[in-house]
Amino acid sequence: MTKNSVKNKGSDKYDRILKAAVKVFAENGFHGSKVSQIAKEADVADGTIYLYFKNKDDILISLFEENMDWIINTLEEDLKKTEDPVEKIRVCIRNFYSMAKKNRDLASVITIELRQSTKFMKEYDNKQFARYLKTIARVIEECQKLNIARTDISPETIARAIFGMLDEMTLFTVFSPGGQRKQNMKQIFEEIVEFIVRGLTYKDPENMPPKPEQENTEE
Amino acid sequence: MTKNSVKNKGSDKYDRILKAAVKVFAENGFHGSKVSQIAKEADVADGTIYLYFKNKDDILISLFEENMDWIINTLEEDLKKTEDPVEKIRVCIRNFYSMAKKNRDLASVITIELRQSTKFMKEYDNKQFARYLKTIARVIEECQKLNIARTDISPETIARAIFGMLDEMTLFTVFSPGGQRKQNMKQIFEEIVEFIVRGLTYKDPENMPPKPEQENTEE
Amino acid sequence: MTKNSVKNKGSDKYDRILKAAVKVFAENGFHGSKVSQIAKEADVADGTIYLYFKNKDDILISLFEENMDWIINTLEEDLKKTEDPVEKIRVCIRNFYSMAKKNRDLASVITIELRQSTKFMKEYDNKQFARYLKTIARVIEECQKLNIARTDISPETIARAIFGMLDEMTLFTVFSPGGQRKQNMKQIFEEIVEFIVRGLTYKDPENMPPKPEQENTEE
Amino acid sequence: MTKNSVKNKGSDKYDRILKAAVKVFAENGFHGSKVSQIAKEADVADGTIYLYFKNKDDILISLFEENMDWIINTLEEDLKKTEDPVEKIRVCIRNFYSMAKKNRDLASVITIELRQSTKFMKEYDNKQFARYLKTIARVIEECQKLNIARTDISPETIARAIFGMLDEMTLFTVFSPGGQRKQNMKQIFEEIVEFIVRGLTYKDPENMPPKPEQENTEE
DNA sequence: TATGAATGAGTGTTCATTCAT
DNA sequence: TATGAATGAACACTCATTCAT
Repeated sequence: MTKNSVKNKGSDKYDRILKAAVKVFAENGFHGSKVSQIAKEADVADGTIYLYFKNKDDILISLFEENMDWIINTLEEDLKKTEDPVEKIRVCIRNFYSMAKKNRDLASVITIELRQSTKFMKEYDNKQFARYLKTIARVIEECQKLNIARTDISPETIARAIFGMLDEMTLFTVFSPGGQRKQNMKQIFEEIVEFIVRGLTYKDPENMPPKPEQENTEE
Repeated sequence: MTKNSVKNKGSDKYDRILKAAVKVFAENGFHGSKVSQIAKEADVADGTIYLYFKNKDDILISLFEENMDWIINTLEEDLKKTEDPVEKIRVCIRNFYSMAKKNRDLASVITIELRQSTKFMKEYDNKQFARYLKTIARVIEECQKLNIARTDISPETIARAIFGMLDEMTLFTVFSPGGQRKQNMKQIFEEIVEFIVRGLTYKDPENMPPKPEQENTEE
Repeated sequence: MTKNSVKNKGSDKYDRILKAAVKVFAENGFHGSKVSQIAKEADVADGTIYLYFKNKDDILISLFEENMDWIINTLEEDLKKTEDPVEKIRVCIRNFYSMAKKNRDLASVITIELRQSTKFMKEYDNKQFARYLKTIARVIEECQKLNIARTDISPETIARAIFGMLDEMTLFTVFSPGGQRKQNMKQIFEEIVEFIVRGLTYKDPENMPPKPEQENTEE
Repeated sequence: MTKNSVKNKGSDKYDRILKAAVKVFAENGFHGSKVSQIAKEADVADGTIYLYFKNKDDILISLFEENMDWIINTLEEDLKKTEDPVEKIRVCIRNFYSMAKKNRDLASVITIELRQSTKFMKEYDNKQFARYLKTIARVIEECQKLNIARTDISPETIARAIFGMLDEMTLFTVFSPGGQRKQNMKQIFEEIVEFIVRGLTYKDPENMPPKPEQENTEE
């Protein structure tokens, strides 16, 4: 992102290949994709790919690292825009939704392919993903410190649980077979926002969901 | 010899192959597994597998169908044991945990491989999974009808969100690289139980988490 | 044909398998046919076939031997019915046509599969086929001895050439893709009859083609 | 390097593979031949074959098309060399013999394998073969128009019958088990030439067989 | 750097044949 | 004799990767 000095990161072809890979992987899955397809989509020769990536696995890893970098940066930018700790929780979720909506192929790859390969779970350490979770965990932690959020769950566990929900909701909304639910994707994520916030926070008036009168109907 | 001794679902070899497949898939992933490995593990000839399954995909699908059937049945049994609607939510979660703990290989395959293959997400309708979600959704719905749970989220969305969490927590606890967290797996799931219950229910005293004084000790 | 004492030749199942094989081979070719298909068609178990035949090749060989036996016997019967040496040539050809018409599957197998397998041309001596050719050759030889037929070609060569024509005409008429020519199959064979007879014999008035006046109409 | 150097019909490897295939198919038959054998014979890698041919069937089809093209062209060249219509018939036969003699492997493949595969008889239209027959038929037709040949058989039927004879004679002479007859192959074909010519033509003095005194006894 | 023809190891699947019953 | 489940050798084809240009 910054230097683009290291060998060929940031080069035109490097980016084109990665972009092509996102598309091809999203369409066919990692194992269903051929390196030659990616080459064709990127409009480079097959062999050229091996000038920029060690092997097919490396394309997926790089794709993931590069994009997680961007996702995390975006999330951190968004988090700076508000001071409200609870609102920050909402920001995390909406940011994920926003990313998934803008770039379905990318969401698809991260959601589906990431989990798959044994390589990823065993050999590849996946520090970027840890960093992403840490960012969310810090938001939770802040709430806990301010006595706004429950402290009986570790922030890491919550962060992971939230990611699990978002991940699944993305599958649910973005990749539902008939695509029928795509229209209410935003609404579903908003529902999830409140589900999570409520699960986490105390019942301070300020953390109440938008329509307090609804809550008055509670028994 | 008798009825379902040959070429049947209940056949000895059918079961052995499926059991072997769970193990081999869990270890190597679907694409990393060779049919001959499964045959060897099941102690049958390669060709024998094709007497019981159409192809490699069919092994995975059958494995999934057979086990989901068992999982759903177990869950429904467990749900009958309590009348308390909120407790039923807890039962859903603990049941999942229980299954994952007892059969890590199976949990691994369901959690990791299910999501992967294009076949599964696009061609394979996966009615069993829908049935599983429906069972959870019905529990939520019951809570909503009794005015115990929030009605501003659809039961289906919640069921899916819960599944996402459980799925991710399983990866988190069962397959964490160092396996360091395995000991507190139960504890983590219990934390998730309360997170979910709290996110769903109204703050009635009776629905309060078991030890309210704990909350006073926080921070 | 006579004894049916030898082990199992002539047994019900032996015949059923052979009959089934003719049908299955005709439909799918030798290599395209599965032993299990033949078993099914013959309504016996796969393993039963190996009680009557050494292997798949042996089915084809037996099929050929048995049927050639019948074909040759029929031909010899037919030849006895006439004294006229030239008419005997016609009988050979019409007999072939008759067989092909009555039993297209058999004709198909003899015509197509016989030629194919290296096994047949190299290892399998094919004495029956030699006997069939010999029968025809003897007819030619007789004509030559009576000074009716040209003597500048060996009877064996002529027999083989005639068989080649008949074989090809069978393919032409019986298995022509659209099957369009099936109706004039008889006519085509009659044309061939005269072509052959004329090629062989001296132009005695009695061997002239049926309608000499037709020739006058030629330009 | 230049135009048709790579992945083209005229490419070095394309030709080598086809040449190798002729040899391997001739030796083992289509079904008895392994793609890897062809690759080895052509001195290319197994995979290379699939850069030039769609599959194993395609090798056989291509082999046939390419060579029929050459055979037909050669035949047409030869036919131009004479004006005599009857001599043209002889040219057709001698051309076939010549080809079979020069390239026994090719003759073997065309003669034996062509007939075999269901693919060839049913799916593969085989326009080249039709073109070959048509060329012969046109020669016959010309004779008929000039009132030299009998008109009571269609040129197509005759062409096919001639092909059948030549095909069978090739098997007879080129592939006879002991190979004993190879020496008189030429003689046998010459005998066939006269058999055919005589079967077709009228008794013009110029078309008389070698021994005129015999012919004087005719009619 | 860039190319893309060439490579060849690797594997799902078939099916003739066997053999315990 | 008869069965048909079990066997396992065999093979066409794919595709990630390389390397001469």
